[in-house]
Amino acid sequence: MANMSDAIELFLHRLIEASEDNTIEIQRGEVASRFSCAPSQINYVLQTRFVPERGYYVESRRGGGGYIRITKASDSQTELLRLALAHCNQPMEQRQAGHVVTMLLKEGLITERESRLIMAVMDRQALLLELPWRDELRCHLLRAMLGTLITGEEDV
Amino acid sequence: MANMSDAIELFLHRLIEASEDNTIEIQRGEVASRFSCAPSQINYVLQTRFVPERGYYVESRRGGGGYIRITKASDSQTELLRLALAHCNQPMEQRQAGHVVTMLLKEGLITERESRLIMAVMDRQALLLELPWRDELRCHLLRAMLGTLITGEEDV
DNA sequence: GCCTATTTGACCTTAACTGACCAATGAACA
DNA sequence: TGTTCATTGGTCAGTTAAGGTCAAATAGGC
Repeated sequence: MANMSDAIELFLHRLIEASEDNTIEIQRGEVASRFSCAPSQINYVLQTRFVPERGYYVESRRGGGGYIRITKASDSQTELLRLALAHCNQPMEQRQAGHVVTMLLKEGLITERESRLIMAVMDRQALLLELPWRDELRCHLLRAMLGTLITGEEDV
Repeated sequence: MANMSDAIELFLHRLIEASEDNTIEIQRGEVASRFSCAPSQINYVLQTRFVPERGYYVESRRGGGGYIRITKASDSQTELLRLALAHCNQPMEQRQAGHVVTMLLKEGLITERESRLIMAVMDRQALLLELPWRDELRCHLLRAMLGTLITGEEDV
């Protein structure tokens, strides 16, 4: 194993592999001490490996009883969303965002309601900001939303 | 159950669920001793979970025969959406937005996926802006999204 | 040697929990 | 009729227990 990050990635992958529902909950400090590394190292691994583009969704909670939850999406639903995410890597106009959302809707990856929810936020009126910040925020928000969708249920 | 607060919340939810009229009366000290915690812990749970944004109303009375009464607003869906919009009248913190979304989810007005979609946009990271503009934008976007949900429903 | 990925540690934010002290209520009693 | 006092619940500051962020240092590959 070349480096620690790869080892931690492998460790987490195996945990997910062994889980019932492709979801695990870990304690950052616990994993860090298992690998004798700084806790922030765990964040680094999560940020570089367990990203939406690869089909992962990460949630966390601070404070007493805090945790980090990692969910892996099934391959079938991931591919198009990955493409969409890859496509949304720079400031976007409302029209471009609309194209992406329409595609996802037609492919059955999102519902009509979900598409309306997304487009409500893509609207130039709703975003309040002026150009060019508006297009940047739009891209940012769309990425955030697509990221959460990547691990949705099958019942879309 | 990771932490005590979640356990107490669950306990109270079940009590309310089992009640006739969505109202329960508890003794603070009694619940505290049941969970072997400080009485003020009960207040903490009430203040962080049973908030108006989530459709709960708490009254209490001190002295002999004192009590804490928790009432859950379980009106029509229209009423709950009205409640939600009423809470989105001014700049909102992420936590407040979270309360509203949690309520809508628990009441079945939105799906799990939709709640994640909304919360992705409520996230302080996603919004890019600094305070106080961030809280203003958050409110604006939440209103926009709730708005599309309302106009999209035939029975609202 | 340069560039990128990795690793670390100092400092920050949030959530949970506790205990000391405060405030209200009502019943016993002078 | 006050007055006292046990019985509740309320408040708040402080502590503990997580996870987050960021920049500097280091290591590895080309």
